[in-house]
Amino acid sequence: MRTTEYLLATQKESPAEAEIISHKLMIRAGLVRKLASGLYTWLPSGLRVLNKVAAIVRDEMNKAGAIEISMPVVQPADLWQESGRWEEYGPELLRIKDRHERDFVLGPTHEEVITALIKNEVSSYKHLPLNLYQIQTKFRDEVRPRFGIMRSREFVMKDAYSFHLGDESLEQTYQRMHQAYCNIFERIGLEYRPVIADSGSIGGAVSHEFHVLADSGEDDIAFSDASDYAANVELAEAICTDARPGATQALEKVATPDAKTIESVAEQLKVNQTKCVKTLIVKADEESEYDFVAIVLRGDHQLNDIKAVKHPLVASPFQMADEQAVEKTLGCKFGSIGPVGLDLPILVDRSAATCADFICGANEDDFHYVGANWERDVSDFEVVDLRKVIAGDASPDGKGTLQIRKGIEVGHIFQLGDKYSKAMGCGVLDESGKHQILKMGCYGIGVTRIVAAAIEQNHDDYGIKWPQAIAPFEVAIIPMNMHKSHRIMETALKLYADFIAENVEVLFDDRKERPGVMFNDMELIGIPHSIVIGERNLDNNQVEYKNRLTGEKTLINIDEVLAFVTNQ
RNA sequence: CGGUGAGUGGCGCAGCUUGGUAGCGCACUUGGUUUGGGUCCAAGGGGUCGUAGGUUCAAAUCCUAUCUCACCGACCA
Repeated sequence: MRTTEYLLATQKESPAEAEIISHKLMIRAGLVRKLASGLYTWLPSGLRVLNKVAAIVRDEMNKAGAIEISMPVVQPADLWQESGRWEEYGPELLRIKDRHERDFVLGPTHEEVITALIKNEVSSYKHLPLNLYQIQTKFRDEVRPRFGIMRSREFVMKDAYSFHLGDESLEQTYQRMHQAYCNIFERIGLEYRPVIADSGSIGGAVSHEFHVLADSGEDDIAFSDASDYAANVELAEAICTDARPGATQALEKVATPDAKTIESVAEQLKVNQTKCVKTLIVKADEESEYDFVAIVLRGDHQLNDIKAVKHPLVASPFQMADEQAVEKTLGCKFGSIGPVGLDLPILVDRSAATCADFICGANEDDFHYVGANWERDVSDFEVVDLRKVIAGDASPDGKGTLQIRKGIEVGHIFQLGDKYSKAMGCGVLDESGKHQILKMGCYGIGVTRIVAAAIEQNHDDYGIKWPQAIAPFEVAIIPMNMHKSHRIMETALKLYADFIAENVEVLFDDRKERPGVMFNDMELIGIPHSIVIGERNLDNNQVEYKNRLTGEKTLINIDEVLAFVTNQ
């Protein structure tokens, strides 16, 4: 490809709204352009990358025994009514009407369509298991599209759905997909982690997310420094094996004027925050006889509301209590609440439960207790895992300690069970001629998101540093002053022809531009290899090779260029 | 949905308080200059000032409504 016949579309400045580096670079490098909120046009360079990612995904899916199909973007509403998601899904599901006033949706995912398909097409256990996938555009009407392609409304996703007669078969395919996903991210060349995930509202027992590690990620991932254990922080178990020391102090009420936070309490009493516990009041489940539930955490720990909401006493969805309502019931403000003498169900985090001689609110404004102890001063409470894990915690699998990194979710696999197949009556006849509802798995990869995630993980001050496997071009030819020098033009044209003949994806910068402009553009776009042709080196029958990833520069003989680059 | 802010040429912005010829940088076109890291000089082209209504002799500027977008939060997986 010649730059003069191409839509390079690089820019010096990025739009003001671009927040994260991948968004800025995707605009500047001419990969995408925004059409409207959350909607992007893919320019030639961007599409090349996207297609490469898709090709790797497709290849690994095929190898793992999945079969490609393509389903419609527009889906009839009655399928969604059948599965119950017409009501469940909420405003993220874009609903449209056709000319006959019939309801349709723009597909955010395809469980309904595929389940309806299999229900009609497969009627015998002999045809199972089956794993079908597509790489296709999805639409989710996100509340707040942001970070460019990272969270857009329209995006490309690979979604696979597997069907099984029993859990064992489902488990096998699930493991196979897990491995295929690892292969995909290895091949693309990204630092990633499969993490144990919350299966959320979709239900089902087992679920893993695949995260690309990058500081701009929206999720916190906890992983062991000594084993394969990795989990979303929302889910990572906080274990606490410490035994609680015996009480040595008497309970004593002290004045703590205006101390409304753990920091100020710790400061006023000149103790470490770990000596304090904090008591949070949350709304109780409607079935409960209480309005509120008290949650006690060690002073330096944070509540994990995903864990809390799983407790039967806690209202779902999770809601913090209103301070005025609490003051009315308990007679003091948030900052002075404590478990001692508290007439509410008390859930104590495992770590807080091992505190002795601790400090807590006295349920009286501007007063705290010191020397409080479980059992002796608070008799009725339940110990639960409630806090967010922090770096340095012991790994739940008993090996090593946890580290926390930010991750970008690029894949998610679920064992769905029979949620959709049951709702839609999708089953087959088994060996004994009995109708059986199928088990399903579903496996998603955000293809467009991978492009952004790859940039988040691979860039420098000059621009994108594509992993070789997904770079828009493999090599750039950068001639110096070609339009004034016959020798240079001849060399450039010859190299260009050689690369094309060898099927090397080459971008030949034949613009009448200054060298600096070309260097900057090629580095911005992130082409892994460059060949710089200049008069100086041509005298020795040489050109300069530059590696975008390592920054390495070497002089090589013209005759060896092709072999040199293809060997890299 | 709540809070905050912004809509002026393709991109980034000034002008608005105090109404009076729409401006700057980048990009683009032409000529010259320069040529191993975003040269310099000169001359050009391009804008219903988000939209609608109002006030006024006169509105980018003041008033009202409305739309869109962004950021923070909530929500969502």
